[in-house]
Amino acid sequence: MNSLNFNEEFMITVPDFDLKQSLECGQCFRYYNIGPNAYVIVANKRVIKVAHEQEQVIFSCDEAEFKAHWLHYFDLERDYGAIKQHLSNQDAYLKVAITEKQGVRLLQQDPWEMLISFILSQTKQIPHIKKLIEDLSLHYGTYIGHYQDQAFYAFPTPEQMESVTEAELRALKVGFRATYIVDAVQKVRNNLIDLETLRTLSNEDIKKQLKTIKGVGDKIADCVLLFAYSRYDVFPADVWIKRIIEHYYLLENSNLNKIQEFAKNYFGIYAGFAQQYLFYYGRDNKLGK
DNA sequence: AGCCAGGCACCGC
DNA sequence: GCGGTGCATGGC
Repeated sequence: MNSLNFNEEFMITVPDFDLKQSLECGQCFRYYNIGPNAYVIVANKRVIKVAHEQEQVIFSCDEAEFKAHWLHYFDLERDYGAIKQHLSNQDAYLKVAITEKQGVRLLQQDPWEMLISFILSQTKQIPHIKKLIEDLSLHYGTYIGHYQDQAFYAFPTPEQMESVTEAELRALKVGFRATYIVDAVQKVRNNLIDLETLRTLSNEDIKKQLKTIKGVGDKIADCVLLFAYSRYDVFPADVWIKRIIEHYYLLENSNLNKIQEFAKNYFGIYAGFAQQYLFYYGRDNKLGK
């Protein structure tokens, strides 16, 4: 048993950043609230404790580790003030969402973890998605350490999931998503899809490849593009976004294709940021329900 | 109890 | 191409 003590501290002041909002806006799943504005986070095969007190963000690591891993993960070097200004000028609805969710940053996450996590996400609610990802990590991932009697495991790599069977996955209660996960593992392990090569391709080419995986359609592919490949002009369109866009912008009965088209034209190169502000705000306020 | 959840595949037209 | 339906499971 490896006890994590989180004794190190590195503090930083960051504008336009809120820890709770960035974790709970729905883009990531492996966070644990351990107190007011304090979380344990599993990412990059590491576990870290982060707390946000007034203006200070406190990371339980030294400066070198912060700069090597977490600065990038939390996207802390980007000028969100400029992005928010641009989007706020566009319309009043978005401005309200941005004002309430002013501290959201788009995390730089791992493509494989995003792919599997969002395959699991279909017709599930966030608490249950989190649990499925936990169970996958527990069964197939590498043990990292304990903190307060809880064991933390890294998200399993494609190699670690190589021999996973549909029956095993169904025993973990992933349901009909089991065949999708097996297909994703096989395509990545057989090099039919190389997730690192995808980084260098166009949005369209990445999507085309991701959608060859069973159970991956436009929405899940777009989540991987936005949350793992930093494609900020992409606008994942799910049931919440559909409700919000119909409520605010289109009024008429719509469909997901029309919403994609509208978002691309209307929000432009910052569509992905707009999506997160609107999604989080809309879900939090049960807009359109 | 029955409906719905960060979708998608499959089917009919 | 477009809309309808089934899919596992859990929460309300």
